[in-house]
Amino acid sequence: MNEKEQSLDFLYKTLPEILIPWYLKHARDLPWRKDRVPYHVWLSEIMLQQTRVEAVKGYYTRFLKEFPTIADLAEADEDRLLKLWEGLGYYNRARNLQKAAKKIISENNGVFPSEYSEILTLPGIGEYTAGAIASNCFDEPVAAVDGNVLRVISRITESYEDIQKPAVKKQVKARLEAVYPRTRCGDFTQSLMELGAIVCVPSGAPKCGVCPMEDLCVAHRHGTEQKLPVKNTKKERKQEERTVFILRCGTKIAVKKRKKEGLLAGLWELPNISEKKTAKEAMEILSEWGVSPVSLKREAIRKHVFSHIQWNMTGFYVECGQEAPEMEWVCKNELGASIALPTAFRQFLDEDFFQNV
DNA sequence: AACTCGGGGTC
DNA sequence: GACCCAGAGTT
Repeated sequence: MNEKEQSLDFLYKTLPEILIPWYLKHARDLPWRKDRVPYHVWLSEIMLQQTRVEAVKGYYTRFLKEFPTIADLAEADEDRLLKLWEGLGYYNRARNLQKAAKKIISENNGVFPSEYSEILTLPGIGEYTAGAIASNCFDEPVAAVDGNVLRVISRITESYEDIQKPAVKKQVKARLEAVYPRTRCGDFTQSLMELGAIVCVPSGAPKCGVCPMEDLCVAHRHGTEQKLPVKNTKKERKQEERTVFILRCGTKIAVKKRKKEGLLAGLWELPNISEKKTAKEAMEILSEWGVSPVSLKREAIRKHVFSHIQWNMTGFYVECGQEAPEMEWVCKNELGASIALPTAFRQFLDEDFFQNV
């Protein structure tokens, strides 16, 4: 073992004794930390994938209130499920959640599996989430390596490896699992992520002055913590032009259900087509749809940014003479209560619009 | 290994 | 604007 590996070995071995006591003292009071019920921990971990804590809090509480048990989730109506997920994004998380719930009911007698390898087989659960559940709920010495952990480790060890490479994540996981404590496995898992969330933060300067690893962190000793972690280059977002119709017929608004696969799968949408159309072209399209006579009230330009696509939308607000057959015509109440309409479209339903509904 | 899949903070 | 977030599934 060379000098560099000895240093790494020492740093990793030190983590549990320093971070667990720090975590027990500084842990935030979060809704999903009130108990260690696998269903609760599982739900929170799914919601937290690529999603900030503050955004999740409200969704988590609402979701559990409506679906208190795995059986309730398994039996849930999909439209209702998606409505509860509306605005949270990555909607396949919700479908996979229910798929897994059904699997647990049918194949495991409703009992959440207690072993890392079994947990990993559930839809929507990858290595990170399986590790988080296994260590937190079943005290198994399994690491949960997320963006927080990779950032913390890359700084403590001053590693300039690209943390987006799977090999890097794999090695960090193995090294962590070599030093997992015999008890309090969940606290150790949480301590690494908590440090990343509230001290070794992702944006802005890390709060090294209050970090329990301050004296040991190699990046901090070298003043390089702001350069880490290293991530691969970004790819450009595809630009898509769309024309969106905000159609009213009396007090009803036209919506359509999206396809079962792909972007915003299974959610609702305002009628829309690809390409940017002029008002004249747009009115011609509407006559083909059978909503005539039409009266164009106003236009609006809106933009929506997804992870890999940007929609540049032209919206036409139109009063229609009849309800076209190929779509659903719903009232304002339904739009709020039962129709899961993504943010991209909800932008068009501004105050002016609702005053006239 | 590269893509797909949301939405909102933060700088 | 650009980046990032308690990632997973598909190709």
